[in-house]
Amino acid sequence: MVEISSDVIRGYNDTMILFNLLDGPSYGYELSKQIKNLSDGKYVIKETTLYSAFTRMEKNGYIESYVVEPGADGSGKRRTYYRITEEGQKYYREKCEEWSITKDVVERFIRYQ
Amino acid sequence: MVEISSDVIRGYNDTMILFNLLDGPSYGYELSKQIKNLSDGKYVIKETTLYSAFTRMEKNGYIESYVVEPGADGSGKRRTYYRITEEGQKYYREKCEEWSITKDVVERFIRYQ
DNA sequence: ACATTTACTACGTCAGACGTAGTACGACAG
DNA sequence: CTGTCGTACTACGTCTGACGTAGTAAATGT
Repeated sequence: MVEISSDVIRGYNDTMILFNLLDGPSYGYELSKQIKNLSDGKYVIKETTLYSAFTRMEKNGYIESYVVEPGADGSGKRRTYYRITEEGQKYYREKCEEWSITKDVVERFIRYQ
Repeated sequence: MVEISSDVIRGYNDTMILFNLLDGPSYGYELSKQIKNLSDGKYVIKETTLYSAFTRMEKNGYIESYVVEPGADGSGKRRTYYRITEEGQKYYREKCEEWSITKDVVERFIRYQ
């Protein structure tokens, strides 16, 4: 049986980032805007949270980074891009499963008025 | 606009406890069993998490405690009961609203396969 | 030319979850 | 009548992830 973890958004920031990387590599600034847009501005990830998530996830093997120098693709500034790995995709799928269980559990403790 | 917080279960442990207190006062051991049962064993709150939540919530004015001596109600052991306050009910309702938003936001980053 | 946006890095703090441990009493079985 | 299990906690310490503050520096807009 899947055990739900104790953290949700705290544990779902990584999932949100990985979701955006499923469609191709991206970098900090772009990801933060994607997350903001996809949530209609309801969730704005803090820069420090985002960049520390990168470090953690790269250490865990969920993402890989590579640097793109300015001019190389018409962009203005040197950027660090992140690409999701096989491990990262596996982790993402697990988190999706965990989410559906977590959601159902929390829902039982919610009394909508 | 309601801003979603950064913690969910981490921020919903208190909500789960308060939910169980809506129907009347309870105490640690009983609450932990209620949470376990209501979640079909999928979520088992740790004792330390539970008791530190009590301390925090009493400090915040969401709950009030009173001691029931053994024998007074046929129970075996001295227990500390917790009762939800008006403030606690307000907080619970806010958390329920926040949850529905949080859930919708997270859902946008979940790709069920 | 100056402000703003882009694209980060460094450092420190804090709250909440949780591991480990210990206490102590009651119930119950052998 | 004794040892084990269940009940009902308290104390203390650690860890993680979020996030505040700050700073750098180049590109871009006005």
